[in-house]
Amino acid sequence: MTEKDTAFDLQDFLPYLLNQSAEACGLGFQKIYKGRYGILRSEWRVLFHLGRYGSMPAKEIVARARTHKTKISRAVKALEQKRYLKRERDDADRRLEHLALTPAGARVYRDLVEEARRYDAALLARLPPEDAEALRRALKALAG
Amino acid sequence: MTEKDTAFDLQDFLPYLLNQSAEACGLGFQKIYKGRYGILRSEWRVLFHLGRYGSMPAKEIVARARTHKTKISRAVKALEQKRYLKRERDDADRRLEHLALTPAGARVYRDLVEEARRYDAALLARLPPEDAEALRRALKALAG
DNA sequence: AGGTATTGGTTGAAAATGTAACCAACAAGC
DNA sequence: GCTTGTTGGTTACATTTTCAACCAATACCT
Repeated sequence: MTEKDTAFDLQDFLPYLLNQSAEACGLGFQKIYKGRYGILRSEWRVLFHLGRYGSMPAKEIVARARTHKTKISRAVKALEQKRYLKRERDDADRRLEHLALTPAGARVYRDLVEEARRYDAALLARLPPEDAEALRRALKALAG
Repeated sequence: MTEKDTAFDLQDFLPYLLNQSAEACGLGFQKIYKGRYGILRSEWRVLFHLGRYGSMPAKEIVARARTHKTKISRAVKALEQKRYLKRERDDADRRLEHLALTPAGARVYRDLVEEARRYDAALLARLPPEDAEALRRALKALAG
């Protein structure tokens, strides 16, 4: 079989590139929340959604974060055990539980948002501004 | 505590965006190699490196793909069991084993590279060309 | 030569993820 | 009412990933 005109390099394969940079960027921030509060990425996400948008049922976090409900379920349990969130049954529909951060959880949220801002800025500083702009657009388009 | 002037949205947090789009893009291609050959992402990577760059020891795949050696070790074992690669001890340094694709493995490689090209093209088609260019640059800078 | 350190690679246990089955509460149809 | 279907959420099990310990071969040092 003959080689194609343009050899296919992994460095040009978008899913690979995305994965590599997502991992590289994610790891640095993970060190912060994991090292400081011993929480997982899924827990950080739940924490963030509740901190940013206020109390909501788990199903809404599932929809917003586009992750599987088991992941959320376990993250919620873990955060509850760490006393960062509390659940409250809805009286009208007793299947629903409204999740909300405790004061301790809110403090963690605020601290991590601070860090996230800093971290994000540091990442962006590595790019020319017009690339940063295009990057955001492209990622949103690809995230579908 | 007062709100910051600019509310921090997850959609603006680069690690989150990267992760979301990496997952979205990765999943589509995963269906192909997993569905067609029953291989994992780590196995596809090993397969790719060997198919693209020829025989090499595991440690070099580790270095190139920037993954942990246990992951590679297990991927190699799985590919060997599927008869897609064979190992050969180096006579000079008997710790090393040179990995190479079997003819069957090479066929899988060629098929998947075909698919990868197509898949990549389809992804890029969703972006304006100048964004695609900037995206690649940015991702490479961030993967650093 | 001998002793120690390093390297290439494997293995086992613990942690995390994905898949599917499950349960209770509600909704819809009759 | 009763049956069926759906929804919100959890649990159990298999698959993957991670972490640390491990082993054998080589390199280094005296």
